[in-house]
Amino acid sequence: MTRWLDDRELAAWVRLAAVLELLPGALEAQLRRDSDLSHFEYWVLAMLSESPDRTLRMSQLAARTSATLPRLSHVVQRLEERGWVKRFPCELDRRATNARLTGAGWKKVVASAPGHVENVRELVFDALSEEQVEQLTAIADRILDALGPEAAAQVASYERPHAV
Amino acid sequence: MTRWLDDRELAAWVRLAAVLELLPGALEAQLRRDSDLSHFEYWVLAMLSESPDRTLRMSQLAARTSATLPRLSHVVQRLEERGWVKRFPCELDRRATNARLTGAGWKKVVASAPGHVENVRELVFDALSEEQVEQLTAIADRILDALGPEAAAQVASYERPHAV
DNA sequence: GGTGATTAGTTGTCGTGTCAACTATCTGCT
DNA sequence: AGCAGATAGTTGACACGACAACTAATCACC
Repeated sequence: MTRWLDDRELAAWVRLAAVLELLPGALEAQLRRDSDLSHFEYWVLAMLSESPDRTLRMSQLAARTSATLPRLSHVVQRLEERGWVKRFPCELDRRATNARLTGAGWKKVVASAPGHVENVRELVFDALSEEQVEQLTAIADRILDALGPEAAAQVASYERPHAV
Repeated sequence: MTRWLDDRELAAWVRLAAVLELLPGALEAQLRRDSDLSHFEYWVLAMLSESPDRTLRMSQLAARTSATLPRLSHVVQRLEERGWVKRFPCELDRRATNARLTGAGWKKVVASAPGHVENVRELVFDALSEEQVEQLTAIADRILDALGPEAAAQVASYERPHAV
């Protein structure tokens, strides 16, 4: 009773699977080489840099980066040790922790962003036509819907960004 | 001088990044839950199951799964311990190692495939129109080209498959 | 035909993510 | 008020992938 994939679907799937396997590694490699950051660490710094007061609660930061709280906690700990982020308890809810980008952290983001954007451009957008960019947006939206409300919500929460 | 992303590109990028982050985890979760396999382990078994004599040299298997040889070596070791794969030296080139799917390994693939395909269908293809499937194929091809010859070669090596 | 270079694969170490357990705080109900 | 349960976050143990070092076999060439 299995609905197997037909030839066209299979062709698409093989290519998508390859992109899923290889593109993250390529993004990772550039950031690691040029900025000594993982892709995830970069996103964390970037999200903070765009937030009011460059500050966000851990749980909000986790939602915006699609990460679990334990993962984020470990990563922020390392970023704090490197002097780019500072954590401090929230006044209003003393269970909560705020994470704020330091001056050095801001400089780090500013220094890292151009190379990263250039890489994204080379690997993705330079090869695509304008129509394909629109198609990609629509396709990714459909997949995110299928992945569930959290996935869609994450994108929605990021509708007014200032940098990648 | 940085060529920043414009609004449309940014919209596409945010969504693609979210898919890259979330889709692998979702595929992983279903296989882990229903078959106690990682996505990568599944691919290894699936590639072997489609090969002549259900046998492949380690280096060929690595190429077909976009993996490094050390990674594959570790994974095949575990699969061997679980009784699904057997390794034996190649007669023609005694540096080389062959990996062959066992009877139990074949049964494992047959048992795991329907659930996995169903999951891929639900998460990706059920949400897409026929045109979008074609568009996705073209877009992924462009990105794979940008990722370099190895990426494109991997897909090319998989042009006549029998199952996902 | 032997020596240097290359190729195939394995092993060990380290960084990072996941999961489960735990602490601390807050909320709701009686 | 006081206690049950939910929520925010941290911590520690374990699993997996990346990378480097290593062994073994083959090729190339004088």
